Amino acid sequence: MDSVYSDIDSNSCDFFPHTDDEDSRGSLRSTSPEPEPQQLQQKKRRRGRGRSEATVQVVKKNRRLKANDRERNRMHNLNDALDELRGVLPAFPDETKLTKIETLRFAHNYIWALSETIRIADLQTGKTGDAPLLLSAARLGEAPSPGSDACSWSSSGSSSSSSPAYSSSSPGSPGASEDCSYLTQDALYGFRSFVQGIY
DNA sequence: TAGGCCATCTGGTCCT
DNA sequence: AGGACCAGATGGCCTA
Repeated sequence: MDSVYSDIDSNSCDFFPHTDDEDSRGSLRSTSPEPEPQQLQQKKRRRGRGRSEATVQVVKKNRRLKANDRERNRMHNLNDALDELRGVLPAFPDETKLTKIETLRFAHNYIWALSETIRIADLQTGKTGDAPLLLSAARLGEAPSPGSDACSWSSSGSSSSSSPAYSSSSPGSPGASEDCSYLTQDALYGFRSFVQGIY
């Protein structure tokens, strides 16, 4: 993080690279000794009418640094959210971390696959009106942990349903089947291949 | 070495 | 006025 702040310092220098700033800073530094009586009088005259040029530059710089800090925090929050999203997506232990765009697209297709699972199961059980516990939980946002149970999500996609928006070709489903028992580790591989194949 | 990904800085715009 | 959000620019790191 030290480098970050050293960057800030170096960039802040670049941010006011012109003679105005250098002059103002120079004047600020040069004022560290006792100001000349004339300068003192000018300062007194300026008081109440607004800030000196040097002060304006300092205020601007401080504002910029604060804005940079806020922006950094904002991006960190965004990255934290992405990490949380990665955490609920199925992944293999030895798999490299998904990039940001991969995470978003995978999540999109993952949601789509879960929706399809529910829809297909509804077709199978809808007549009775008794949805399986899994589906009820999924509707309540309590879907089982993706990594713990391969059956909690499906790579199956119905040809009649809309496909993930990011798929350049019809998802087809890597082994389309309406049988939920199909959901296995192979399905996980198939779905991941599918998701990664559409980038 | 080129290309991809990322973090950060920056200025503009919109909102409160 | 100040903060949030956004998009462009830039430079560093990593990998094929």
